[in-house]
Amino acid sequence: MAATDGGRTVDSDGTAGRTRLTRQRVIDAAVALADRVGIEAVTIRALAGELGVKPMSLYHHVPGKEAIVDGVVDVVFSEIDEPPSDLPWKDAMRHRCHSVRAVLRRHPWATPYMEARTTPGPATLHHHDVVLGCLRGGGLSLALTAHAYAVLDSFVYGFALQESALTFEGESTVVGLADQMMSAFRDGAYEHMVEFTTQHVLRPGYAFGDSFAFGLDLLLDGIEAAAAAER
Amino acid sequence: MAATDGGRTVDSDGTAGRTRLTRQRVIDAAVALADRVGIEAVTIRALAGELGVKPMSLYHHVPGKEAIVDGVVDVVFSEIDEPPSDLPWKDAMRHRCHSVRAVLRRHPWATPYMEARTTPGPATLHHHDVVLGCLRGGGLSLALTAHAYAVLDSFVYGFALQESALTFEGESTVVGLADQMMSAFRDGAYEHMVEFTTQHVLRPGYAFGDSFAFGLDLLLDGIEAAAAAER
DNA sequence: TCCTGTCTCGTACTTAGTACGGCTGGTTTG
DNA sequence: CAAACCAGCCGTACTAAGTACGAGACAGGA
Repeated sequence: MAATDGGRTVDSDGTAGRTRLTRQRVIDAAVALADRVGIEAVTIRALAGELGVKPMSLYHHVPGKEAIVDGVVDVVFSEIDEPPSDLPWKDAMRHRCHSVRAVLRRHPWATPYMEARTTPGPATLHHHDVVLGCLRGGGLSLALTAHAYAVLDSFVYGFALQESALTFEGESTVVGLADQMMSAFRDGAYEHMVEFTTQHVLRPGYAFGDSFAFGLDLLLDGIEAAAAAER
Repeated sequence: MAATDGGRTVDSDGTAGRTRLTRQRVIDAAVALADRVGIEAVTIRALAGELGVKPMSLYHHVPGKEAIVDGVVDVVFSEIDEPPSDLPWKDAMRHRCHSVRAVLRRHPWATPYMEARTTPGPATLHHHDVVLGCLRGGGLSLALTAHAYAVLDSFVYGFALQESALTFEGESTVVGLADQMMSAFRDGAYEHMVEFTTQHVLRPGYAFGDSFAFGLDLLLDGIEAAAAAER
């Protein structure tokens, strides 16, 4: 990226002055801004300010805010590692699923949008194509490929969603919950939550994220068994 | 619910005239409105109109829109069947997971909010408590209970999220995707997606939802095996 | 009857997305 | 080389939405 100072740069191609706006520059700025201030604070005005430009200028490069979100999601998809083609399908898929989770930890605000968009970009389509190729190349039938992909992505995105909820609030979530539970404690209500929280969650060594590998391997093992059974 | 005509009713208790607004009436109206017009069309003004009242009146019963969403999520949670206490934990959890999915198919707009809220209501807390009790009652350790709950909910919500994306667009999603793929087809790009779509997804008999039971049973079997191993 | 608390509403401020049309500086063309 | 053109940028302003503030209405109790 050219050195930027509120949109005023000296470009590598020698043209001094205001950097030209492009669709990609708008999208990239949106990603950076979302990482910094959260997705709900990414407004057209804030984005324009970030780019050293007035709000309406953005509309010459993107048709509207929806398109920006679509572009942002595609950027996030592009950051996900493809399943390595030199590994067996199971290891390759494990790698790509861990990569999805890593990317979504970097961009927690993106999680709810990943599966909800109806207009996938090129990086998204490419990624899906490679994943399908990985499963098919591993010898899975079309039917089992469909099951495997649906099931793995459900798990990965669902897990990431829960993790983002924890990330956004951090401490306060746990504390807030503890408050509510304690106020109900005298009634003997929520006894299992109390036990669970005090005896496990709040103990050192507990980490929600540890369940990711556990669940992922459960699914991969199950899919592998199903693949073996269909031969 | 008392017979309502834009907020003017003859109550069962005999008081004629405008039905008093209550927090619960606001929340219930929000759920009904969301079911009808989608969550993004649930505005304070629309909700007030629905209740035969002016916008600002709502603020005497709820502190703001966030609280309405919190309440709505709690209503949705209350519709989920608890794991039946007379079944073994595995069957009980299967039942409650299928129930979650059924509820979220009824309220697809709710899916992204279920795990993202940071201020759970009483129905939400109660539900979590019962689920934890089911797993603990089945003899799972605290550590395995944590894994099991995290993993099952990740899968269930992730799956529901994908299903809502399909629900909202229905046909057009598939068609739109097909368009994009076909335009790239001449380049030989997206070959696996093309195969997958034409040879499987568009064939009669394919249903995305079928993968739900597949994945759920994979996870339940895996958890059961882990439970057996820790004895 | 009057007082007080509760509910409702009218008005208006703020933030956000974006339609419309004008300005400008670089590029093309006769 | 000048005139015409045009892409990109911006000023203005409209609409939708959340909500702060304080006044009116009405019921129940003193």
